[in-house]
Amino acid sequence: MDQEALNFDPHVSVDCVILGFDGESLQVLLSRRGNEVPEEQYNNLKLPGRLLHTDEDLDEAALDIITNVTGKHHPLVKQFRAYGSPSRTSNPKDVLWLENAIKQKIGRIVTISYLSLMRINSRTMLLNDSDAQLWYPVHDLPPLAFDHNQIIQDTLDELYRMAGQQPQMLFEMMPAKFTAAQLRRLHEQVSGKKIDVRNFAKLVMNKPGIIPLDEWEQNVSHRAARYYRFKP
Amino acid sequence: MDQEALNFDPHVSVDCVILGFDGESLQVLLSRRGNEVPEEQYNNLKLPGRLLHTDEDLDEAALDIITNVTGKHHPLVKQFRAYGSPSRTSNPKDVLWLENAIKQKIGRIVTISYLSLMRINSRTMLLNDSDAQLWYPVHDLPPLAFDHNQIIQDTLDELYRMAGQQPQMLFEMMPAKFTAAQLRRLHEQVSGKKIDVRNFAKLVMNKPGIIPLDEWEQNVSHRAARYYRFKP
DNA sequence: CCAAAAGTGTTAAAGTTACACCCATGT
DNA sequence: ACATGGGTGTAACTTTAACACTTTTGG
Repeated sequence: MDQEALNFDPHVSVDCVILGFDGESLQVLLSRRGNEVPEEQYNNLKLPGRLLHTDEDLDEAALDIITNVTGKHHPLVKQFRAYGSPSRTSNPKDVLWLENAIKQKIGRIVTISYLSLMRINSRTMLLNDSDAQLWYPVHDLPPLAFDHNQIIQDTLDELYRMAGQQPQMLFEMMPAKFTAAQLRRLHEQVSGKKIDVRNFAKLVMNKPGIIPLDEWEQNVSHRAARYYRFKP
Repeated sequence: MDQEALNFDPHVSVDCVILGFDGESLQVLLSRRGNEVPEEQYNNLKLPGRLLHTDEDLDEAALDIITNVTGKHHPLVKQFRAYGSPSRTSNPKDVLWLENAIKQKIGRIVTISYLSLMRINSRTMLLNDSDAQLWYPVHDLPPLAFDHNQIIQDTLDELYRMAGQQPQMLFEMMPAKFTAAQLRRLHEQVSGKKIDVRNFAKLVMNKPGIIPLDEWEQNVSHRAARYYRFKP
């Protein structure tokens, strides 16, 4: 995870649920753990995160993790929830990996989870130290380390709630150019219901800030959709 | 705080923001720290809370704290947010009290805050070990220990947001019998705006679950208000 | 009889939902 | 020509907001 293990507080960690949208479905950025231990011996995929430094605030740690993963500072980061079940670090595979990575005996770790939304592009797949990051569809995840499947599920529920109040936050996940159908698919996934095409055009696509471009889809076997961009 | 100091994790604590409503204004339950140190030397008032036990889940600790304070199990408890600024335990008065109470060297403590709503009555003012609890109006608080003023303010903002979605949660705070005006005052404080009396009568007081009683206010120098009770 | 708060309906405005047809493109 | 998804407006309904007078009680 990091070199300076002595500056870690071995009781508290920060994990980031970084969500994106590829135009089709919601994706979460997962980290493949480095290869200190043969892959067969532990669950390889986890949320990007690490132990808290002893002199570091929680938000600071979350921003640092996200900056390391994406290569740039990203503003939309919201603390979501703490997880502290005594059994959350008891899976033997996880224990093995932790002790290898941290080089000290570990008890229960309380983790603080953060939600961040970002655009999916090549820069967000940078390597971070020994771990590689990749996007995975949130509704088809393999078993992850610790309680990270649970954390992602809870965070999605939170996203659904938040987006109901502030739908404009969803633009954080949209590509620079997008079609009305892509934006609608995202709204549908987040609200959990089908959205009427005409109502969507009226209520969302007409809002100021959504700017139609003189560009259209290419090579589709139906009428080409117009591209839009978003200006906050 | 507790006898078995060795079973505490000295890095993580749980604090509970317990809110009530006295018919006039929102109140928060605060704990007066025990007298191991002369009162002049530290801030006496704090949120009810303690260090996490090593084998204890976060929700478990929160429920235990609330049960100790109120003498009964209370269902509405929601984890709200974690606080971990390295400076949050640096006030000399707080350090003095902590070291006295816990009998060991303390670094930064990450605290997980919980929100709970409950009815104000005599049973919620029980003594808990060495600390006494009392209700204080949330908008007129003295300086509290650690960052507890900040935690209360953040929690109130969360309550305002939650109650906008689920107004029925506010009944947790209402006395067994209440008048329409009392319930309206609570809604006004939580929504932050004046609520029209007639609209309120129609939209809230007519809902099923709000049961008019054959009881009226006594000895008021104006038309007496009817009492209601709530049945979930 | 005066002051103070309780109680009680209607109307306009805004927002939300339901619904159907023609258009452009590739095969 | 046909299959596929893109693009467009209107009317009913629901929700929310604005608004004023009469009632009861104690002093």
